[in-house]
Amino acid sequence: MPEETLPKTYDPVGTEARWQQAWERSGAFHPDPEAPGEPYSVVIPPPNVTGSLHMGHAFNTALIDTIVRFQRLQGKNVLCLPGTDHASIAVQTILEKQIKAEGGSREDLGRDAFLERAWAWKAESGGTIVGQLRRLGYSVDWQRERFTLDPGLNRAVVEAFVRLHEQGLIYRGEYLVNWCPASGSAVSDLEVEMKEVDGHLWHLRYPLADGAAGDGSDHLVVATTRPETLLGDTGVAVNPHDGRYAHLVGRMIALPLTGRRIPIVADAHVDPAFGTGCVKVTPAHDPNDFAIGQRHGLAQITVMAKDGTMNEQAGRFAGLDRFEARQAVVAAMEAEGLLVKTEPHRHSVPFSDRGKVPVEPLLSTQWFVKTEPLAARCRQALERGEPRFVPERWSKVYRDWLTDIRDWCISRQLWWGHRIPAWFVVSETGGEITNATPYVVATNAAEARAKAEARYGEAITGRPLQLEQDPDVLDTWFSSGLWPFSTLGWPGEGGAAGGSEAEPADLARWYPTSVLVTGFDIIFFWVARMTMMAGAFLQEAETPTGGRDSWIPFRDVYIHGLVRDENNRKMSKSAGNGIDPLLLIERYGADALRFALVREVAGAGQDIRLDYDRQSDTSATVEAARNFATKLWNATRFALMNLGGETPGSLGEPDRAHLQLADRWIQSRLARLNRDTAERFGSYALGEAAKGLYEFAWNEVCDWYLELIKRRLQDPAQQRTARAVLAKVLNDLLVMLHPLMPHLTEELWHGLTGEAAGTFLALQPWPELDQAALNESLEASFAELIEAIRVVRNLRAVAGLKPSQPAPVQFVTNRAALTQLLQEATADITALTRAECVEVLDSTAADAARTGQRALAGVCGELQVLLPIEGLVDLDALRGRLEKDLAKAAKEIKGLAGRLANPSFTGKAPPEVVAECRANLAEAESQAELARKRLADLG
RNA sequence: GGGCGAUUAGCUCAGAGGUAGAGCACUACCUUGACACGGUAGGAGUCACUGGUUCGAUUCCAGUAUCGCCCACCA
Repeated sequence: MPEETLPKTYDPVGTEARWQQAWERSGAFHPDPEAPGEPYSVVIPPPNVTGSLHMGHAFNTALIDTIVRFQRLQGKNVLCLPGTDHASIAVQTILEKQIKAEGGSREDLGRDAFLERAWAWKAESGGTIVGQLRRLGYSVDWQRERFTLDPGLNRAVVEAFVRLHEQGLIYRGEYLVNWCPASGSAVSDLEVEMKEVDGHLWHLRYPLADGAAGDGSDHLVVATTRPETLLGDTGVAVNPHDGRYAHLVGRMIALPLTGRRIPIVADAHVDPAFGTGCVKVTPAHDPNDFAIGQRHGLAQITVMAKDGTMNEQAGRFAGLDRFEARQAVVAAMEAEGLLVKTEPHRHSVPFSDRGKVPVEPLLSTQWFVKTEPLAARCRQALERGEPRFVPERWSKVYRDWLTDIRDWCISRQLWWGHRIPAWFVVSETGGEITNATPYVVATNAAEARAKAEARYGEAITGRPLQLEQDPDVLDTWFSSGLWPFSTLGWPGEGGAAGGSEAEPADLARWYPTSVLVTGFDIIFFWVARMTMMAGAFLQEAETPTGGRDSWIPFRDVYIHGLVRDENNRKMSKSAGNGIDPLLLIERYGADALRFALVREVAGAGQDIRLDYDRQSDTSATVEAARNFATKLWNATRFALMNLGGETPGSLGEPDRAHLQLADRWIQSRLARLNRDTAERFGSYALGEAAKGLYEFAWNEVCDWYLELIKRRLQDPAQQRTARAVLAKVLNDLLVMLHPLMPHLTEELWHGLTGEAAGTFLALQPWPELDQAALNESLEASFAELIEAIRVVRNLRAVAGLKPSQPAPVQFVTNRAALTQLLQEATADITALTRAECVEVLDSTAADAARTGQRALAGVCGELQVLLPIEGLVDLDALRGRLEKDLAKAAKEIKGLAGRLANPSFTGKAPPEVVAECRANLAEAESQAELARKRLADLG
């Protein structure tokens, strides 16, 4: 045994850190755009700088890194670009909460101090996240790390805003938006989550204004879940075909509590079957009412302030919180005898994702992106199959969302984010920003001033020019939407004013990216926004000859599932059921965690469930992966102890003339694995790839091949061939496993090959496929041999032989090929079954030899296995085994014979299936016959 | 109200038109110089239900049920 050997178990923590540092220091993952090799690029979904990473990030990372490491082994020029997202509203919410806890407010702090604090937060949280990504062994280019709020990306955001505005795709206007009173900002439709809430349906009496109608009725009853909006009602609507109210359409209502006269209108939106069939219309506080109001020219009266309290339009209710006002209005109506009834009512209420409070539809002046033209381009691209979704079904989700899309409100009344590049000419409106204030959009203040000067300058208007930048910032997803090209250098040095000529090298080389890997939960938020943005800015680069073949920012979109907890619940911060990836990394190693996560992945993008014990912070799933790492470690350790200091390189190709059955078998299996694994990695079947490698390594290499060559490795006359095959198998296995378990394989590969520390497995080529080694019939024969050995072992176990006790083994078969196989493998069988001796006989020879002899006997296929020993064996157990064999054969015979007896089967089924069926029947019959005979012998 | 997924061994999940597999857990034996984070052998499933297509379905189709997710303006 060599002096130098590995410890018995693998300690991942130190090893992983060592390789992470080595990779990064060497610039192994810092690609040169000019380098040869087909470009392959991935921009990672930038985690929000809202704290630390959760298991979902670890999962996403494991998938992406597996893919890019595989592509690197394929010789591609791979860029994997990391970064983080400023997460405007999420971060601001966290900070405001902190500040509030300290007894202050952001207004007290002021914008500059607040932003300073936000940047400090970013530094800390971003640092934590980047540290965690490193600990996973992410093979990204840290030199190209980006942050959505860094100066380069800010240039891209400003450029994008300016260009969209020039194209008429950004506009400003007063519309009903989703207002989040908690964050004091507008939010987009996507940031609103509908929640089922137990509320009430209040039936309120609305008197007619000008006396009773012809039929004597003097009022209508409306049903509402939001009585407080009564104060802003400007109409009542009924269905035009509702006979009950037809005669009242056009009459006026005297709105209670306000004395306002409002009309009764007929609108098809009203469902006569719901409630009373009468709907109060509050255009300034409800999207449907807004639409009804538009159709009938109703006034819009806003009765609520931005903080969720009632405003001066609410009269005596002014100043009340909206929920207090609800109760107060109901009470007032009741006092006036106008509350008809109150019913419990379960309904959906829009909540703000971040603020966790109900959003308020509110009329507000905001910036919007006109989405339909952008969406149309994306839909057209999708018709051409771009991008390709994996699994395909998500393309439908994506397309449906791009159809009937609504405009995107992009302005946020926040501070942390990209400031909107619009300057108001406040000198035109008395120093105030109002809805009437003209504005200019420009890339910077100087340009804005120049533009404004030309239109509103003193020379023209006679007033001194006064500009003020819009205080609002952009929706985070506006900058995230540019991520696949802003990170690659778009729009280049030129910017809007300069008119960029040359594309940045990274953009030219790596755009469009190869694949986007992300969860389905952000298809709308992110994927669709990226394609829409790309459609606005990258189309001009599309050229029929040369250039890029598509403006769509990614060729493939691989959508994966969510990681769920041990109870199959979605992990979330609020539910407190997250599992800290670092805890598992510390315990089992990053490779084990990665392998466990990837191995769980099914082809269809299903959610995965991670097994976890919260008492002990252990996970059986990850532990199994760690055990696999240890198994690989020990297999390599065994190899190092037996290669006599040689390496795969020094041993070279094994001498074909000396290859034994086991060698040819493992080489065939290896070639098959190579082919299948490359195919699986290449088609995002990562879980299958992982399982295939696991089974090969454990069940074929460790369980059989290593056991089979142990004797030869000790024999100087035979060891060279066995060493060469072993070294090659292990080497290739480590390369193929590298995308999944990068650190362990890097470590073991260096041990095996003796390569210098500065040479990396990560940058090696994928093993060449040895097509000639593939041998299906040999694999089939070998499977028979394995089966024969299993039967011997089983017999020994059933008969209660001690593992250490040698026993003679006889095989009986009349098939020449099988006879030859068993004879060739006699030494192997001897070693693996503790055989005293191994004989292969035909049935006549066996009958002759067996006279009067009691033997342990079993059958497998057409092979009889005999252990002719006398003495203390458990005959009952043996009888049981044979009876089981017999029952199994009988059942098979019944099924097969039944099928063959059916003329439509023999007539219509493919001939080869019928033939196979006949062969199986024959085999089962002979097996049954053998079993019966042996049973009879036992007496 | 639409759409999508899931339903297979105790648990977590693969799978393929020809009568079921893995990991973990379980049982028995084994500290045999790679590995007890291990080895050998073993037990365990009418593949949710009902129809249909087919010579044959757990695998394809339709419907049902249960669970989960997404979208949607019924006040």
